[in-house]
Amino acid sequence: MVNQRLLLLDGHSLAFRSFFALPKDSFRTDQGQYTNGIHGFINTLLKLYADVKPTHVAVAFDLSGGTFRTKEYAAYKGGRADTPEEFEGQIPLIQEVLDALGIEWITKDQFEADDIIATLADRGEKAGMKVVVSSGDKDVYQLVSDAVTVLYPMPRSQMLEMTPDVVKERTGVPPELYSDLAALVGEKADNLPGVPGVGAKTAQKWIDTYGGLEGIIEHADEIGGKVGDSLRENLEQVKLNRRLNELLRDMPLEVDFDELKPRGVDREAVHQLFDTLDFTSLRGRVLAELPLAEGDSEMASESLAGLEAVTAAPGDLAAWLAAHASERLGLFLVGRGQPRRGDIEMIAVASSSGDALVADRVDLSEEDVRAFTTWCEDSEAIKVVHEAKAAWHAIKGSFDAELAGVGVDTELAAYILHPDQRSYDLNDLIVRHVGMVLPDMAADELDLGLSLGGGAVDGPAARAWALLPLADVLEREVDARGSTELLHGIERPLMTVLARMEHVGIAADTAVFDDLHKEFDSRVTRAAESAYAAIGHEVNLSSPKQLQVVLFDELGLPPTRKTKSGYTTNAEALTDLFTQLALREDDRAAAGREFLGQLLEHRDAIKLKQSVEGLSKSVLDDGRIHTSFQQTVAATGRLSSTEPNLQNIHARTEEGQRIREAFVPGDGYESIMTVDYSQIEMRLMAHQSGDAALIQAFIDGEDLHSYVAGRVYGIDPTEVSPAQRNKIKAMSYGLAYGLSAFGLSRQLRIERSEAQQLMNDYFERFGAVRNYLESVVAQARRDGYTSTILGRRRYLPDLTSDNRQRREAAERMALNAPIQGSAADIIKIAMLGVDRALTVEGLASRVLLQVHDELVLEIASGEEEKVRRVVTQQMESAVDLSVPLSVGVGVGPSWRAAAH
DNA sequence: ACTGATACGTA
DNA sequence: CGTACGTATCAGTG
Repeated sequence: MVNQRLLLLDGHSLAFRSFFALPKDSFRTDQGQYTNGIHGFINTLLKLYADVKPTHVAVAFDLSGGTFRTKEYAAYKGGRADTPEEFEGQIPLIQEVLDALGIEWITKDQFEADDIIATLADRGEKAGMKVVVSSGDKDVYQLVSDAVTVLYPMPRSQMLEMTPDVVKERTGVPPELYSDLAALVGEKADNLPGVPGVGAKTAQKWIDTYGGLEGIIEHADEIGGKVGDSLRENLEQVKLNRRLNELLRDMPLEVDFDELKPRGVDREAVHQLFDTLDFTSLRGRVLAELPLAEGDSEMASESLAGLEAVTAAPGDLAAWLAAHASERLGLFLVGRGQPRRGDIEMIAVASSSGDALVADRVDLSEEDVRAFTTWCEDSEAIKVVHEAKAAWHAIKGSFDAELAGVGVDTELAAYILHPDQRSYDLNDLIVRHVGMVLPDMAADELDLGLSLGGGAVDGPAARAWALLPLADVLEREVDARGSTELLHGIERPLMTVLARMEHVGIAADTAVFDDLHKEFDSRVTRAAESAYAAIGHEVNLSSPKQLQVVLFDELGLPPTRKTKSGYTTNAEALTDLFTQLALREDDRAAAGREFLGQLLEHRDAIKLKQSVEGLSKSVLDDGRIHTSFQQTVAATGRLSSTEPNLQNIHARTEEGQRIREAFVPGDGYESIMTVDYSQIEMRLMAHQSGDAALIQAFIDGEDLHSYVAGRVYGIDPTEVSPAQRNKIKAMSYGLAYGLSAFGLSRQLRIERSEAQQLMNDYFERFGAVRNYLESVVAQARRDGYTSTILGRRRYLPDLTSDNRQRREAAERMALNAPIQGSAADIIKIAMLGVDRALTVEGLASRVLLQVHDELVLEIASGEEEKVRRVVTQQMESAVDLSVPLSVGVGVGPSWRAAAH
């Protein structure tokens, strides 16, 4: 056993130290489980692993319940504060982690972790091993010898290495006499009282004089002074202390050293466990720094070892691409990938055989550029790319070429598999699915963000190459789930459609923005000044905190609904307050009304002003606004829009609609067309539920809300009042969001009982809807996920949560996801159909925007009728439901004018 | 410079 | 105590 190193850890002690060292609120899963002790323990383990490089490892844990020590001395380790609530459950999770890491952990009834450690240390030493013990408990000092050292955890994850000399230096006695010292001085943590008046210095002196506790007891009578009396009075306690603090070196333990050899990390188990613990950074470190289990390690080492990356000189890229023609290649770009702002700095390409080439943009010859763009545009040349849309823009911006032939966009594939994540970091995916830990790269370079440029050749090459096995793994998973059509039939081709939409942008009439800005700005100023005048001083009207002081302290208004930090000042609450004040006649009420009115006006005006400002700033030098559509953000399958968000441009108010007047056809185009699905979510509700009455209403082309209201109220649809229709409309939409009677009553400002009655009547008439909604949740709870009509899944683990609030929130998501998600599926199909049809028909008109249930198009001269026909046809026939899909079309000189 | 809270725009 | 988003601002933190 020479040259073997045995690492022994006290699991509870190390975890408990970490628990207090790390801020617990920074380490919490959304399930509410605290993980700071686990996190710290793993950190410590990794540190020890790196320092010790052990051949054998064991982690010992105490068991709850008594030990042989408590039998002898009931108060042993008594008087300790209860385990903090937040520490609960962390020890079993650490044990799960150790299982996943392939590291042995040991408990033994009636014995403490330190006894296990002492016994194993003793056996290890006798077997000729070098032993390292790590524990936060000082008792283990007694184990230190030439072969056994203790690593004592210090603040800031430092480790103090306790050799015999260090023990002597720090305690004044050699390790073998440490227990004697501790017996005299006592150990607070163990509830063992020492001899009163005897501290480390005195004890040390006695030990020096009499050679140890035995000698001291023998000569107890000779020791004079108060401390001598004290010693004699407490002799029994000291003897007891000594018996208790002696660690057992020969406890019965059936452990073979072979079992302590690390079995290697089970990668999948680590991923699963770390997923539930919300550990991210630790994952990569664990996989990189600990030995992998056999099957897993082969893959990783083989992968990285097989890579041969070359830095390209001019001409090399062209030659490389020629040599790898007709191969499926990984493509990794460094640079920027935004619409009209694409810029490549580095190109890395790799083949599955392990050939890779990294070319700096500045080193490309004309021939290289030609070869690269030809390859990019060749739809038969299959590329594997992460964030293909960003790559598309980068290539467009740098070489005016369009990326085609994307076989797999690994980001999209990952999104299909886990739509609830907010981002899909390539490194994480590779670590997770391929088990490779890649060479570092500047963080900025990873996502086609800003590049630091130069240098990091290994990073891009390794990534280009790792994309290939990653794509294989992801595709297999997508396939196994039956989502291949969703990925390759919808999302992947949609990427190109979106890239072009973003690239084209929408023309903006900046004169309109300028006029509106002036107007809104003066409204803001006027409202602010009037508001200040009403209360006699200035205040930041954009600060909810300052507003609360004015409203509830100065003006003495009644408190509104509570928020996390005070009382809400939102428009709804302010309007309520205003209404209350309208009933009062006094001067203070008048001032309050004036302030509230001006505040609401200010809110309104400043929001409009900010909108206009933001949009103005986003107009590029081509006179157009280029949003970015996020294809992998919304958990339901919707798109989202950023920089700027063109999916939330004001539409409801007159003033807001004027902003839409600034969105106009560009040069060479004559009008804007909007086409939107009519009540697509309600139609999906009818289709999915199979409710005969609802389906019939759509087939008959009735006014849906009047029809439903007629049924609910038991009257003829023509007799339904506007108020009744509105209530029913709100409820119909609310149902798809999991609306409760409480919520409905609040929204409609009606009695709870009336809201409940309304819902009862609704479900009475449309029973299939209720059955459907219930079955959706039941199915989701059973399977763990919801599905859209295209099989897009959303996983909702919280459906089985013990926490009512979380569970009910998940239930509402489960109700909504199939409806919202199916609508998203349908318009995505429609977009592909419209795009294809416009091309096939040779039309110059083009889709500019998607706003969830609406497409915005730019219409070329003379194409209006043809486009209207094509788009209507494509959108209405996107899928075949048991109800017709119907669209409304509007055309005009601006987005506003195109409304209908 | 970043983060969380608040408020508010859209479907 | 109705889903899905993005953005602006403030206020606290580093």
